[in-house]
Amino acid sequence: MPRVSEKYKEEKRQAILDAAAQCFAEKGYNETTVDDIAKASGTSKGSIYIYFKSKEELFHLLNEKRTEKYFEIKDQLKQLDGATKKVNHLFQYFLSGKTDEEDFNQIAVQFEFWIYISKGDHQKLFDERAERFTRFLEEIIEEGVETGEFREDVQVSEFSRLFWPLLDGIVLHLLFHKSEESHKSMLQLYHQMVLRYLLP
Amino acid sequence: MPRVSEKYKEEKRQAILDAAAQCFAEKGYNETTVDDIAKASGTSKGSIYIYFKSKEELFHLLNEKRTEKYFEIKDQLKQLDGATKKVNHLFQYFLSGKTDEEDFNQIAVQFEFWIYISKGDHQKLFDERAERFTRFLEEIIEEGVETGEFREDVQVSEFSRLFWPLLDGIVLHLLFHKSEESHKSMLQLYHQMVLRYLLP
Amino acid sequence: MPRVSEKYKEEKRQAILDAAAQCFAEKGYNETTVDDIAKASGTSKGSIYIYFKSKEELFHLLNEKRTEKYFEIKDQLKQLDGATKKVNHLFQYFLSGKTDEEDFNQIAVQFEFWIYISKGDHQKLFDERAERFTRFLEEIIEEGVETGEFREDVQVSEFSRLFWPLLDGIVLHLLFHKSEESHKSMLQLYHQMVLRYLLP
Amino acid sequence: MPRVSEKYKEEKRQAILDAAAQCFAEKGYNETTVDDIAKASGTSKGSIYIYFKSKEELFHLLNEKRTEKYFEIKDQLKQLDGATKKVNHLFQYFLSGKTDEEDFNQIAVQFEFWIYISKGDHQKLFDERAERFTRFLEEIIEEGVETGEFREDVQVSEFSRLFWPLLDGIVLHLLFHKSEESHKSMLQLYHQMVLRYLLP
DNA sequence: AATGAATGAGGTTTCATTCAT
DNA sequence: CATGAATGAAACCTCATTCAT
Repeated sequence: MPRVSEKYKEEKRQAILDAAAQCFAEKGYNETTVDDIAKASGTSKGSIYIYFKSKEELFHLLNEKRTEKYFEIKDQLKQLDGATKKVNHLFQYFLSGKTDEEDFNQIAVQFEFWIYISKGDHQKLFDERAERFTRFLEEIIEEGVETGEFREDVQVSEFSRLFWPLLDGIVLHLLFHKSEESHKSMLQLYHQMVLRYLLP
Repeated sequence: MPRVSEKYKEEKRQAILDAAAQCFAEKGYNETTVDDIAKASGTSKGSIYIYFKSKEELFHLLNEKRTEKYFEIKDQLKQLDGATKKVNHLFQYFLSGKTDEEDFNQIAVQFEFWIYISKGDHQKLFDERAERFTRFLEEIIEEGVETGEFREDVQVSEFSRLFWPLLDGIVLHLLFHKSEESHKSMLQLYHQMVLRYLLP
Repeated sequence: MPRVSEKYKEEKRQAILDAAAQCFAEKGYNETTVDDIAKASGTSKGSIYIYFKSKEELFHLLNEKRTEKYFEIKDQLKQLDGATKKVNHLFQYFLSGKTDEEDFNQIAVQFEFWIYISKGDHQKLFDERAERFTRFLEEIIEEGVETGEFREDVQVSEFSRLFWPLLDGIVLHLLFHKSEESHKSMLQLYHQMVLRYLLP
Repeated sequence: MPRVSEKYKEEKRQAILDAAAQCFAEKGYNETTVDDIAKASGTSKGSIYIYFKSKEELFHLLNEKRTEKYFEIKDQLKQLDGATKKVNHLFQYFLSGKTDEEDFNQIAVQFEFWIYISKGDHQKLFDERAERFTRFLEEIIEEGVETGEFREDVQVSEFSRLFWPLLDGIVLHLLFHKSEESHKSMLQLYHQMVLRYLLP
């Protein structure tokens, strides 16, 4: 089907990506064959290689997408005033969103991807991502300290850096135990701990 | 009458396990071949199948070992009196221990294993492990609340359940960023947050 | 009534052939993909199949073209009188011509083609070609013997048959070593050997 | 069949090499699949990769073997005295030997190999081989000139360099036309031309 | 006539496991 | 018990050809 519209191509690309995410989440990266992805996306093996360079590229792209998704919230936060409100909204966001299957798949794929590339020298990739997330939070915490909403002795930088790994721990737990309920309860308690650390 | 002594066999088993841990940590489970393990352990591919059923069994056993190691500390804690002291000692333990390479390898392997078995119905495995860890901490927190060391409104059960995933998050971070220093700094701040949550 | 002129079509055909020759020469027949040819000729994969039946057909046609080119010289020789002069002119032709890249490419493709079809029953193709070349030279040598320019004991038929393989050997050498200088020096010495064999 | 004797392994290696030569000669390098070689040698595809790194390595090794074979004659020549005798013996050798199928296969494979590697920068490989062959002949021709057997004006170096390409041309012809008779007749005439060039 | 996405057979290579020695 | 050659299924990826647009 040549001379096909840009839209068609974009849809096909997306269909393959979705299928890949699904497969990776279900069977893991290594256990997933390109044939699996082809079948799941309703195309042929060959077509996948028209749209993507390799199975690994699919893995990479899926991870990038996931990371970008995290930053969607940044814009929402800008409109709020008050650091506490922002932190609260952040947790609200975490608590509300994770219901759909697709999101769940993305988490699984993301962690597997990290483990996957933790071998080999992809240090930079990790560090950049961490830095981005840290700065994102730092702005909020700094604001809170300056306005006096938060305690003066908050270790702004250290805390901003710690925040995300702790969150990752909770998400990892979700991946393993697959209990939505337990996950939300954990987020709430984590929220409480964070506030108790920040608020005077 | 066996040709070789029990002791010899046990040592060989251990050598293979160690080699497997090393290889898995370095290259990942999938990238590691049985040949790699054979070479690293100084035996032959065939011998590995005398001592172990499959490559996957090695993976399973390695993970169990790692879990056991965590509970070594339990005995140490019993001798201390005071819940705060125990919590402090726990963090002391985390801060002191993780220096050797072998330990580091085990962490890498463990996370990969979890991701690996998060597909398929190994729910029970995870849940049992979580339960065990939770109970371990619950005893300490409960004690603290009862003696009045900790605040009355501490959510004992929820906190005990949350504690480990958060710790896992920090360890996962270590796996990716490989900075001992950053790791320790995170542990210290986490320690502080925990105390601020628990102490009146 | 055709949509495009004959001339346009002929030019397009030629462009594809040229591109194919270029690609085959650079990467070899097997390593060249139809996509390569499409890109090099500035058309699409699909178009190539409008003008040619298959990738293999391009290979065949290219070889035929090369053979034809060899016979261009025949007309030039007719105008000369004296067998020695003709032989000398032949060598002059070889010595002068092979400078352009395209010619070089054609040689490479030609040899690869021969090897390629030396499997399978294309005996006839070879034999016909050889016969044609042999006869071409035979006429000259015969003339020389008859006029007394050449020795009487020259084995006309055998020599005419041998002449071309020897020349092929030199050209093959050029293909491998790619030294224009060495190639010319060889041609000159071969010329000398030929004359010493033919002249009294 | 482990702990297998060195002899067994050597035989197996050789069997695979022979099978590969056979297949390459029959169908060409590209048309030959590893499965073909496996079947022809009576093993499995996997086994081939125990003994050889890749299909291409088989190709390389086969070519090296062929080159070595050429130099077997060197020792025979040493025992003869007189440059003319040596040259004659050389041609005797060419005329006598090429009867068996295996030899024929080797020729086919060798030419295909050369074409194959003429793309890519394997210049050195060619040059080294040419140098070796040239020097081999140079010694003989030099001797002849010094003893006065050969003409004084023989261009020793140029001739020695030219000799082999011309021979290659004849062998190439054999590959295409597969006529033993025609091949021998060509060798004889070439012999004559060589002598007429060398002898006073 | 022109395009280039689609196809799927087929290529090379890897590797967990077995088993004869 | 120890070995490592043998196996063959299966993985990823390529590409000549077709055909809907």
